[in-house]
Parts: sequence; C-alpha cells; structure tokens
Amino acid sequence: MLAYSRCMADLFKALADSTRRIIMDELAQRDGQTLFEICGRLAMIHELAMSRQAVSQHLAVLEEAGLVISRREGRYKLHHLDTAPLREIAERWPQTHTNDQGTNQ
Amino acid sequence: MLAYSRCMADLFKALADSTRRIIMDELAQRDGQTLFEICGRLAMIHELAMSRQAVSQHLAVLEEAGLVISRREGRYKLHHLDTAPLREIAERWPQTHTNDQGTNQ
DNA sequence: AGAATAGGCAAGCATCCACTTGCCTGTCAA
DNA sequence: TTGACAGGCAAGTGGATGCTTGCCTATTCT
Repeated sequence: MLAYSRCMADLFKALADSTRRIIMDELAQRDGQTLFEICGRLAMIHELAMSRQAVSQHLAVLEEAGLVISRREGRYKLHHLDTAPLREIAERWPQTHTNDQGTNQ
Repeated sequence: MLAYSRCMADLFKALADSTRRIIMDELAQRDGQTLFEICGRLAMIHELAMSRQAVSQHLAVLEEAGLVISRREGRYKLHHLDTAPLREIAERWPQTHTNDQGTNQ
C-alpha cells in the first residue's frame, strides 16, 4: 500500500547502526543535503571520518527503509528525512503500564 | 536517571533482530512468560524451532535494552515487556511533513 | 536423597555487515 | 571539449552477531 513499508525488517535494520542514526539527526536538522555535505558534517560536527562510499551505502540503507527520500537535481542528489515509518514502531507494541514513573524508589 | 536507558545503541540493536521482535509480540500478548513458555510458543505459533539457549540470549539482549524486565519466582523466571524505551525513538526525530498521504500517485 | 525441571555459562562456528579501495558514469564550468 | 566535481558499482576484508553444543547450578516433587 505504501511505498516506504517494504518490510519492517528493513526499518529496524536501518535504525540499528549508530552512524545511520546520526545521519538521520543531520537530515532532521538540515534538510536536503547532498552526499558530500553529509560526509563533511559527519566529519566536522560528529568527528566521524569515513569514506564517501560508506556514507553512500548508509544512505542507500536508509532509503531502502523509507526513512530517507532522495531526488536528483542536476548532478546533485538531495536527501531528506521521512519519519513516517517510525510510527509503525509505536503502533506495533501497545503502551505498557510501568509504574516506575513517579515512584522513584 | 532511568534504569532502562543504558544507551540508545542497545535499544536499537535489540530491535534489529526479527526473533526478538516476535518475542516482544509474544510478551505483549501474554505477560509474564517463562523461558520455556516462550520457546514453546515460538515453535508452535511462529514455527521458529530454536534452541532454548538462543531464546535465552535474545531475552538477555532485550533485558539489556530495557525492553524486557524479569523477576525470579522460585525456579521460574518471569518476563514482561516494557515499551517505555520505545518512546525515545519517536522523541528523537521530530515528525516530518510528508505530503504523500492522500496523493496516491 | 535423588530425579526432574528451569535456567545459566562458555566456547565454537557460520553468516552478516560496515567499511575500504579501485574504477566507472554523468553533469557542470572554463 | 576538457577537466573538475558529484555520485555509483563491485569486490574484498575484519569484526560483530545469532545459533549451537556441552556442561553446570538451583529449585521442586516424590
């Protein structure tokens, strides 16, 4: 029905890597970045020195999971975040009543 | 501050495996199961023939992530689900405005 | 006490996955 | 048109991880 939900496995697998989660943070903060921009900001801001190809593969995984959507713009490829698939997570497991909210003991 | 949030990496790593997600489904449906019960229901309902030790290791990962809490009861160890850590996911990435909701084209 | 039941510890193995390296394609500016 | 820039494809590698196997501890029932 929806384009982004190929299967839930892809979603969780995409979220499993910390670098990919940081890339999602980056895109949440500044939308429509190119591969090179993301590479640069990972290195600068997050001190993640990583080959361009590694980041490209991460973006492919995120896109496969529907968490990132990309569009070509000339020789640039702009990426932006889509958090819609995340809603499936909250919907899958009903909220549990843990009473360690107020009782700090 | 909270016992369950050792770090976010554990949470996502725990969710990354499909067997663990099914275990969570099982616990969501019937709370307080023992290791042997979970083994049995994985085999019966989900047709997942798997050694007891494998399930035990999965439960350990889920517990490490704070998604499962266990308590000893004699020679039994009862497990129950805690979905509270899942809230961190939704909170981390703000909701994006994707307009491919109605436009099915 | 002794057998049965519920679970734990640790080593070994096979697969998966993140990352690199090398080379290729496509787009833009001088 | 040629070089610089943005990105893609594919093979190789080291480390993480899911699962098994074998043995051990603790609790309960007869």
